[in-house]
Parts: sequence; structure tokens; C-alpha cells
Amino acid sequence: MGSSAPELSPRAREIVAAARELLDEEGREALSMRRLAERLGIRAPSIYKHLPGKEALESAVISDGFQEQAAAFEAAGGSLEALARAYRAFALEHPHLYRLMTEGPLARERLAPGAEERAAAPVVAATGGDRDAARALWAFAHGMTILELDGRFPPGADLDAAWARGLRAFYAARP
Amino acid sequence: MGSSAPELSPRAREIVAAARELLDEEGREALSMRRLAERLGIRAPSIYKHLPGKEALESAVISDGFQEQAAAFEAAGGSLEALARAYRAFALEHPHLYRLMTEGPLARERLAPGAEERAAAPVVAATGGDRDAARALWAFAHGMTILELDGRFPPGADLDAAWARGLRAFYAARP
DNA sequence: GTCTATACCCGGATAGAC
DNA sequence: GTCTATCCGGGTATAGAC
Repeated sequence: MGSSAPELSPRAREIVAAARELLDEEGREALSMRRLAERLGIRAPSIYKHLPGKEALESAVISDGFQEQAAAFEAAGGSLEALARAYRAFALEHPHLYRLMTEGPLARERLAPGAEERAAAPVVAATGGDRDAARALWAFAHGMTILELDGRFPPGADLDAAWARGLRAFYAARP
Repeated sequence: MGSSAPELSPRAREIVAAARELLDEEGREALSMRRLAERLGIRAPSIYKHLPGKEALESAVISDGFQEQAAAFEAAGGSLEALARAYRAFALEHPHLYRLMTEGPLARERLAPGAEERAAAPVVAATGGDRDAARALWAFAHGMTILELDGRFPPGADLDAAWARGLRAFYAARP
């Protein structure tokens, strides 16, 4: 039984918004309860009156991130190229958020219901409902994105070309 | 100029080996200087007489990991399927090591020279030297692997089928 | 209901004694 | 080569002031 995410009070929403700003501006390591409290003008333990702990805080930020990502996907249109461009652009615009959303296990019980599914739906749609293809495509897109964010590709690598090569592969192998 | 990785003393190699065991058995969070020292029967500060810090320790473990991975790839033969199977198998056998090797930026200056390149070479070879294809294939393989390790796919997902679907895509799109 | 101070345990790391 | 003592920063539980 997942005791799914409780509603957030207005004050909690303010705290989550501040956490998102802190994350965007200074990265995941800067997102500590003490630094967040400092930004809010309060002390760290006070945050626990509004949110049960750091995991709940992160889950709230992640839920918001999925909603944003879903909106970006939906605005991009249904083509494979447009979706891929939107995927990469979202991650490059919010690299710290993208990492928080994708690194490590996901505490699904704590997420806003439906947020993850809404972000995933356009990927499934782009593969014509083929779930194996959707998973492979998602893996390709995430791999390209996280390796780029982490600086894993060689300095001169033409990532546009690698993206195109991968997408071409998925087109060509359509049943 | 990267002050490339210094030679490790025999005692340092013992410490690195213990770190690898600790990582394999209990995961990345358990790999602390104190826990490692405990396993070695000494105090944490003593480790700093042999290795300059935790980053150097991790880099040494990662270098060993690349060598092991390269050996596994070379033993698998040159086909795309065999390489993919070896890639996935290595990660599933050593999930904590795989995460350490692939998550976040890589301190290349600290790595054993050539270790990363040796592990990458079979992937390039499998795509006939096409570097764009090699990068796309690597991204696909890493994406599939890390999403599986992190439990991101739905419970019933047929990952063998998704792997096959992705690999088929790369075959079909060969120029 | 909101925030505070205090305290505990964990982590990496350093200085200096033996 | 190893120790002890110590510092700083993290998450967080508790108790209490307003």
C-alpha cells in the first residue's frame, strides 16, 4: 500500500518552490535543509513542521518537474524528432532538476499521482503504442542526455549527429 | 595539464581492494572512509597516509572497474548482441560498481591511463568504426542498463524485448 | 501553528603525537 | 604507519517559547 503523497499546505508549497530555485541555481549538493532554511529566513528544523523530511521535499520537486516535462513534450508535437529535441532541451535547461528526476530509484509512492505517467505518454505515442520500442527509445534519449550532462562524451563529439543516428535507427526499424 | 594518477603503493592497493569489496557488498553509501577503515582494522585518518582522499580512492576503484569491463567485452566477441549481453551482464553482476563508474562527472585526470579507452574500443569496433553510431549505441546500452538498475521500468516490462528492439534498430539503419 | 535551540549521529578531512 | 583529538557540514528528533 503506497500511502500516496499528501496534499501540501500553502506554506509547504512555498518551501518546495524555494527548493526548486535553490536546485536550479546551485545544484543538487546545495539543496540541503540548512541552505534551504537560510534562503527562507528560518532555521532548518522549522521545515519539518511543513514537510516530513528531505525525501518528501525532493519528491515534491520531482513531481513538479514531471508536470513541467509533460507540458514541454505535449507542446512539442508528436514527431520523433520534435519529441527528442524537447527531451534534450528540457534537460539542458534544467540540468540539476533532470538529474534529481532521473538519478537513482524513484519513490513513486511519494509522487503526485499521474505525474510520471503523463510525462511518459508522449514517448509511447511517438512509437505508435509499441511499448518495447518506447522503452528502447526512452533509454536511448536518457542515455544521450545524461552522458552529455555528465561530460562523458569526448570534447569534439558531434552530439547532434549521434542523436540523428540513433533516431534514424528507430525510424528504419519500424515494423 | 592533468597530473595523472600516481602509482599506488602495495598498502594503497590493499585499501583499494577492500574498498571494492565494501562497495560490491554494501553499495555506494556504505563506502565511507570510516566504514572502510573499520574493515581494515585501522582508523579512518590512517587511510590518508596512503591515498590523498576519497576521490582518489574512488578513482582507483573505477580504474579497476574499467579494466574488468574491458576484459569482459573482449571476451564476448565482436557481435552487437554479444557485446550488448556482456554490457548488461557486467552491470547486473556489479551494480554498485557500475553506478560508481557511470554516475556523475568522471575525474579523468585521476584514472589509470588508457583504462576508459580500452573499455570503449569494443563498442566502436562493433559499429564498424562509425563514431556517431558508437555513441548512440553506448547511450542506448547505458540508458537501458541504468534504468533497469534503478527500477525505472514498469514491473512487468519485458526488457529482453526492449533490448532486442533497440539493437534491431541499430542493425536495420546500417548505411 | 510556527519557529527556535539543542543535541545526536553520520560524513570528509586535518594536525600533531607516538 | 597509526593513533587521538578536532573541525566542519549534513539530516533530523526533541522540547519548548511565542
